[in-house]
Amino acid sequence: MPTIKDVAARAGVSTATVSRVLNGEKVKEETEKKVIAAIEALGYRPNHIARSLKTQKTQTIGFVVPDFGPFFMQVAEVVEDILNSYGYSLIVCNSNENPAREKERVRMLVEKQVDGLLVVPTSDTASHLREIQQDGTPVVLVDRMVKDMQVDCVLVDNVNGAYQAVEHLVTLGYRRIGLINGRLEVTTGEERYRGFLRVFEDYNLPVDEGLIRTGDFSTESGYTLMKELMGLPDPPPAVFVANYYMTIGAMLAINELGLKIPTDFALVGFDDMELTRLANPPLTAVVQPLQEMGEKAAELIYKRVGGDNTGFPQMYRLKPELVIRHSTSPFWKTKNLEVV
Amino acid sequence: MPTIKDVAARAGVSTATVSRVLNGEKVKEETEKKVIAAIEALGYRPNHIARSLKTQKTQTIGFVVPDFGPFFMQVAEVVEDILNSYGYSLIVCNSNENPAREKERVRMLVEKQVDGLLVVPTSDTASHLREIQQDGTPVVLVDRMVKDMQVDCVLVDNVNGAYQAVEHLVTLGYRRIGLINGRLEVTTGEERYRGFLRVFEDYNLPVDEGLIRTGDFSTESGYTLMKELMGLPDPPPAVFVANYYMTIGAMLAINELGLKIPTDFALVGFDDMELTRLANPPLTAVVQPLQEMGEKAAELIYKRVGGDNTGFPQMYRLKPELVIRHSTSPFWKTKNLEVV
DNA sequence: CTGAAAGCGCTAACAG
DNA sequence: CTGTTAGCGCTTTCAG
Repeated sequence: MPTIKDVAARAGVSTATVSRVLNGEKVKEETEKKVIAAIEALGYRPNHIARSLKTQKTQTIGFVVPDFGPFFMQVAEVVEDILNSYGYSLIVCNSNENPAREKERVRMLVEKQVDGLLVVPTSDTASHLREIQQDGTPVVLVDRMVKDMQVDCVLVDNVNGAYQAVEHLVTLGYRRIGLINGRLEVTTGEERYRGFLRVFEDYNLPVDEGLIRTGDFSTESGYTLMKELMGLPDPPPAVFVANYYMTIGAMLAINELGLKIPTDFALVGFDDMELTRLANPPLTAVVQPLQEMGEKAAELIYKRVGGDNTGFPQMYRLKPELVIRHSTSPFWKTKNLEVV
Repeated sequence: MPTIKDVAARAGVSTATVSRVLNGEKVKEETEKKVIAAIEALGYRPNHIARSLKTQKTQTIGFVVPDFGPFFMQVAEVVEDILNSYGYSLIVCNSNENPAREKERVRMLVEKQVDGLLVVPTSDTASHLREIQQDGTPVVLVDRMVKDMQVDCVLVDNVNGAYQAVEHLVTLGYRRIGLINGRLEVTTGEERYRGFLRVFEDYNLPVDEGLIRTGDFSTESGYTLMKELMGLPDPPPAVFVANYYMTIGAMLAINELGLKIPTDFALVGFDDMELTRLANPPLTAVVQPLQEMGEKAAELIYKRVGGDNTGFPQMYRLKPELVIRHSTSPFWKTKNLEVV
């Protein structure tokens, strides 16, 4: 591999001059030509490592996600595209929905000297993130927030998303509505729970605590909890599942039990991957703006690593949308006509 | 950030000594203690960039995948785990199933000085990969191979996978079998095509070229091609879809057309994500050993970056498995009882 | 407008 | 067993 020194020698200039043309600084046009010729002749490529050592910048952003599933990978994909277009590269790491492992991954990224960090926190306390931020690495939180930290974040309005879902069910005539939710220590779990409750409040309806289940966002827990709910002496005629993987698990359980939707009961899911549309019947679901989420996150971290701190701490609240398909129908149409 | 110099000063030793304890070389126990104390007191963390500049190693592996979907992300997940356990980190990049973009991503990784490269090639010619390999960066191909290149690779026995699927259909009594396949310039497409044909050969059956469709591995093309097949004057009573995304697309089309599986016709899909099990009915499908694929790829590249070239070029051929579920039933049971 | 020279933080001979 | 020293390849004052 040729170095800047070889280029300088070949062009008959100093390394400083080569460095200048490399960085687009002003040099005499003639000199520039010579340098460029030398670069091409030698097939020279700058050494990023050396550059980083000197400039203390790596042109790299880290992104810690809780899983490599379709939801976060779709946002990662748009983040990567945008960041690439700005000359940055992205390292995506998996925290496995595990705070200890998240800490580990974050540490690794910081040691790799990423210029900025995107993270989907796995718990609501994140002192390690605060420290990193204070040490000068911009951090932006994605999809979830943490307590006690001034930090940029791009979130979805989960209260509103859950609200729409449950309100839809109420409007259809359901009163006894089950909830399968994720951990309450993470924003999305907590907010969706609040959205659920708020509907009952606003409609002045009693909430049956016995119909609420809290899992860990995984397919397995969606499966188990749905079976639990259906195993109740008096199972709810409608269920809202507040996360994608749990929705998959719940459907698995339903299929196994041989229940028919929406005849036997109504289901509202979360997120809109192939599955939701392919299910039988296609699922009514709250869909989140993944594309926009990725865009906002990418643009924001880019701005921050560029030293622009306007609006800090910035908080985006993106709007989810309820897409009504065929897994919900009016209560009176279900077979289950018991009095509520 | 404290440097090795600060540590040396504080411990009253030279930077060389500090470097030695950092790298686990032998030093007097007492000296080691002093150094460690200084490191902890200062909260010192080695600077990877500086180290990389000196050693020409980054402890990083690049992985170029054609998409961020569940199939490749599942292998990426196991690769990351294993590599992390060896002290390496992984940068996953998306080539978007596009050769030009693949080249770009590979170049970026090489410029970032990854120690090794895992790639799922998007076409069967890959001169850029050969160059990189010759320049000394180990390359291992995953899931697909290329022509004219001596290179390690971990592949699935696709001929066999497709064979099992189609043979299953033949055994059930089907003769007119449709194929929805991916691009033939990529190994998986080409091999699955061969597997399909070989069944007809072995069973001495005529193949109807009019029932074969070639798409681009995407959900959209699976959808379009399935509709095309079903729009034929005499649509095939059984179809084998040779890739995950296309399977999704095909099912979407089937649902829209209101066709019933396996009563109206039989379907064998590829890969085994949630969808396959959740579909209605659960899909008979060829399932690939993702876990093993990730393990083999990770261990192999690790071995290579460690300078161990035994067995080069190594080729793994992992065995897929046909999982029979409910989307296929004997031909005589289908409504479509025309003579073949 | 360009060159000389001093590092960025670390490792690896080479000496002692 | 430990210290001295010379870089890795690049950027960036500071002079000229």
